[in-house]
Amino acid sequence: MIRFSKMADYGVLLLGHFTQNGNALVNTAGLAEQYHMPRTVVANLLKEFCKAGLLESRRGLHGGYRLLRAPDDISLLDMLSVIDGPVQLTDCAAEDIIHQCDYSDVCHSRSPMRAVNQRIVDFLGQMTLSELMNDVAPATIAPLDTSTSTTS
Amino acid sequence: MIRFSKMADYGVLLLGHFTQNGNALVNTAGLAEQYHMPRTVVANLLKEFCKAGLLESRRGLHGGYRLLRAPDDISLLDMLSVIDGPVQLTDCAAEDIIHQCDYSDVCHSRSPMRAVNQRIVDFLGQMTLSELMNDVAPATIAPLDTSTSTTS
DNA sequence: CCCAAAGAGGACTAATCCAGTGCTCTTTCC
DNA sequence: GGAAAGAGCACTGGATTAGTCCTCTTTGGG
Repeated sequence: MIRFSKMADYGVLLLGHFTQNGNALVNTAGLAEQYHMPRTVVANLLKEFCKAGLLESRRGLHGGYRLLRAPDDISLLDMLSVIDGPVQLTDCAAEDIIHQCDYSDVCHSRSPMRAVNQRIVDFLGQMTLSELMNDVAPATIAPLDTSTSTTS
Repeated sequence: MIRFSKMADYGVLLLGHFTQNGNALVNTAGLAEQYHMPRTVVANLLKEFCKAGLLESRRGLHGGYRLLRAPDDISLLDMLSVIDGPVQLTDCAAEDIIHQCDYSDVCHSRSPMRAVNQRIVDFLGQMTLSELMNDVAPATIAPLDTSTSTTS
């Protein structure tokens, strides 16, 4: 199964919280409780977002975290990159073009694969945190006809 | 790092080989040698593709595998699904709408996330094996327009 | 008609990765 | 000065993944 990491899920959820919270400082323990996540996990994630410049922190008594950038200036790609690292679906999708994978002599798909990767990166980069919080009734998207092309 | 599995890489490479090989039967040992992959790994992959109806096999002496469907009738999604399973970036992207993740009570991103997932699934479903072997630029992924329901 | 070449199928193992833990240190406010 | 909060590690247990091994079946050729 191709999946974001669980940490990324948590991260999106947590950042989502901050969009609804104005400028108030929010602390780890409270988030952990409200979202029933292990406190240490929340602490680690927020720390990372902080390092990456998505959140700012205030230490000491009554400290906590808050958004450093506007919710529509934070992309899904930003969030994922912090936690799961770069989107690099194959080795040859690496940003440094010099990198050659072990199969470059027999592989004819390098540039199409890079393009596929780039399309997905672009897409994730366009998707903002505000849009992600814009939930609609699940029913509108629900009719997933399982159209996996023409499979068997 | 968000990545396809190594097995998926191998799989694409191997299926790619079949597009250049007309209807001739190709055997495991030859592929393993040509692509310097472990023979057993190649065997496992081809077996899976066969089960999934992308390849057909011929047993016995001078046996081997060949494509069962045309290269432009096999999507990247088809190949990935066989090896890495479904593209399901988050739990809530599962096809069965009933499924509720542990965080559904505090999550406001379910339907946008499902939409993101669907866009990517659609995109991978449009990308064919032939395109992967020819250096053709794939279509872009349309951004989610949250106001209009353009969803598939 | 028997043997070797090929795929089918499954169980197993080793290594890597990831989620989650535990500690100690620093900062800040009261 | 002490308690509440974040910072920064290093560690562990379990799951996942890559790769292996063995036995069975099918098929064609001598």
